[in-house]
Amino acid sequence: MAEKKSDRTRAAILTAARERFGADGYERATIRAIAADAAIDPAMVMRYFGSKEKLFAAAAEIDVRLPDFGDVPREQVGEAMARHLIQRWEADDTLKVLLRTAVTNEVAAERMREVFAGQLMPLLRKLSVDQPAVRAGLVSSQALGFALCRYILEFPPIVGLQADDAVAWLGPTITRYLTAPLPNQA
Amino acid sequence: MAEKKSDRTRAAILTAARERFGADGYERATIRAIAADAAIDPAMVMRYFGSKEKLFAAAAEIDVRLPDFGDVPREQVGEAMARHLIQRWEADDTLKVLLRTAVTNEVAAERMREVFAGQLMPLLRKLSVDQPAVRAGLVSSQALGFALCRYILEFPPIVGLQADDAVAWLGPTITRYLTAPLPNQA
DNA sequence: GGTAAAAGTCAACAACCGTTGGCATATGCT
DNA sequence: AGCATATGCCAACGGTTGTTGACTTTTACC
Repeated sequence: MAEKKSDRTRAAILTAARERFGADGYERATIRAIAADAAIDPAMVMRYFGSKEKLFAAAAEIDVRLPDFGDVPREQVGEAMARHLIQRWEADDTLKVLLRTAVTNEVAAERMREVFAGQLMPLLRKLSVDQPAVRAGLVSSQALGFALCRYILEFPPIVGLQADDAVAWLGPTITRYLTAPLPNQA
Repeated sequence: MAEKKSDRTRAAILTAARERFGADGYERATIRAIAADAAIDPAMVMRYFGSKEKLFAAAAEIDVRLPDFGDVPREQVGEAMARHLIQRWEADDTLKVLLRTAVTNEVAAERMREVFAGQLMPLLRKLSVDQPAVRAGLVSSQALGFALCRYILEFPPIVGLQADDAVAWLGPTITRYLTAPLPNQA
């Protein structure tokens, strides 16, 4: 019996939590509402996760799962990265949860910075570009800005963009951030 | 007596509100805290602005004040726009208020879309580019993403960027979004 | 100076929140 | 079967929030 009863409710709580956190943000997503979605008692959420903060931490556990793009030609890394990120954003709600919350919650913002420093920067190092920190920051700024406009603020022209067109627009931008010479010396 | 007493307290409330909304977001910024900052009674905030929602609407009144860039050569519009936006973001807290709130508050998100449709798109129309909607959306995605990383999430490499370097990085991206041919036909 | 209106103060309300402890029920093991 | 334990429900607590109404003080005008 690999799947205990408690595992299923635990998973149900997590699913409901991700939906609520993703739709409403940290403050407006109430434990009571999450529990109602999962069809259990609010007290159960506390028993399983200890506190709202810890529940959020569990719901925002995230792995961007960036491939290492080792076999992609240098000039197409931007496109590949853009395509991967769009797929990743649309696969589940986790990234939406994190972005929605990071804007008003310092813990979530720190988590976001960890993802940045722990997953994107190492990749750029492997691609052996110079100044990986600044370049990773610029790539993030475009990737997060696009996600913000498309999935959170829902600007109509960006929402309406086909995934392929989005990749065609964002790819060269990212590639330039990865390869262009620095604007000036230090 | 051009300056009545009530005008001063009204202004004090607005200033405190912008600070709190900008720092904490809509939900966590309490009327009591705003009133305390303005050194008045919470009930006064209600008398002056009616409700928390209306207070926010007043605090988020915004004009991006984009010049029309009529005399700027086509290839430098991106730089000029980037420079203007950075200055605008650092001039006061209004944009921070709006972005922090728009992520979790539908009213604020709609306001953001209004700024986009009412101030940025008309400018692109004047510059007579084709497909102004998509291009304006892309410019927004980069501009907002950069602001997000620099002023809200505070990614260290982006925070550390000199304004001039930021302009040098963002300018060409924006210019490309304004001038590059569309990736494909409709 | 007296008076009506504006500006400000105070206390309280109703609602909602996260969280807790006690109690019932179901489960799984021997 | 019998019992220990895990799982679940219920009611309530303490605290915070937006908001309101009555009351007092200051201001501005004749």
